[in-house]
Amino acid sequence: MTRTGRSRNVVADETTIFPARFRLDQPEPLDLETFLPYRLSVLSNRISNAIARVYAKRFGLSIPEWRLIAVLGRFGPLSANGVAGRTYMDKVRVSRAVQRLLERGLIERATDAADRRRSILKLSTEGAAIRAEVAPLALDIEKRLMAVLSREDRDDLDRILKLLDASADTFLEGKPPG
Amino acid sequence: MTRTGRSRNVVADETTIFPARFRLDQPEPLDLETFLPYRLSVLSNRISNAIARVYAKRFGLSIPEWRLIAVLGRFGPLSANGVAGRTYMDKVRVSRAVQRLLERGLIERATDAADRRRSILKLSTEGAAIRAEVAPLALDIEKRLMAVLSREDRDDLDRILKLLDASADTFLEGKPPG
DNA sequence: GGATATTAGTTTCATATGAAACTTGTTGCC
DNA sequence: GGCAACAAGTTTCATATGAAACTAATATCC
Repeated sequence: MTRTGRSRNVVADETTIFPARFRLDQPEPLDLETFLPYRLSVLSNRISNAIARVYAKRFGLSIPEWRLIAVLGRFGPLSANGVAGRTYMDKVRVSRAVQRLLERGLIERATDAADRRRSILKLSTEGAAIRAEVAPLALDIEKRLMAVLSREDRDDLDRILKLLDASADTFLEGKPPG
Repeated sequence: MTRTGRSRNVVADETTIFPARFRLDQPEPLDLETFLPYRLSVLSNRISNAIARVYAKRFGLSIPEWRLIAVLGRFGPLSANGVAGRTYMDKVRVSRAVQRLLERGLIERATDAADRRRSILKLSTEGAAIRAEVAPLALDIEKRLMAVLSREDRDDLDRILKLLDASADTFLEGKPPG
């Protein structure tokens, strides 16, 4: 910010010499543009919203609803809790998505005979059909996004995200499904 | 998954035999756990929420409020639009965060004399103090997260995220601040 | 066996969100 | 100048969200 002009002071301050991230006094001054959590958040939201727009327009599905469909399609019958675990959605969100999808007939619900608190959720034929139609659209967006990455980049990214996930597990509360 | 019972049907369908990802008819069956947009979303939310908890508890700040403080601290006086551009928040969110922070005296607002529609926002002394206190906490979380990555991993991640941002620019609507 | 703690899922309630309408001010065009 | 198009912010309104309270079923402990 002090850097508007061209002529250099004789004595430059640290800020001038080092990129902000490497200053010593206040070693890391929190610049959103270099702050990983922020960068992830912005990128992630842009992408998620782009995809959400697709299935919202065509099928009137919200993000939680689509996630429920995706995960039921992939992991067969699951309890609401199972869905929550696999999607990181809290149980309230899952409950509401279930209700909506039941009303629309896109999923079916039974009660687990062994534990009658538990529900057993699965896609209906129509739900499966929607999943079969939306999935390629979502995958296409991913594909186009990733097109700028080399094979090696993709492997790196995959590996790095796994490391970050594991790192988050160790000191952020709330572990993955397991 | 279908595997709860004991007696099996004589004729198993493809789903039974092959894991979904390897079916031939539908080559990429959208598995959330390998789907980049989803992985980014989960990781990003976990991290953001962990950080948000810190400043919410200590200072009663919401995410948009903290972002406003962070960006004003880093990029000096900005209009509401300027803030929106730099944070990817829409103008409604910015407007509300501004209102809240004004009430709490954490920012100050003036009118741009050159264009009286525009506001000029900057941190108050108190706002700057809060920023100075929260920033290290946020950075510490980032630091601990990134501790599992080698120097090279970090560079790779930085480079890859930039590529993905650029890729998103080319075919998702809504470009960065500029 | 039965009181107590726990878990699955739902409902309540207060708050957050953003699209669209609106207000105020500026720019462009004649 | 004056009027149409546009931009900055705010407000409205309908919907989304999640913490906490709640209901119902199961597990644990004595």
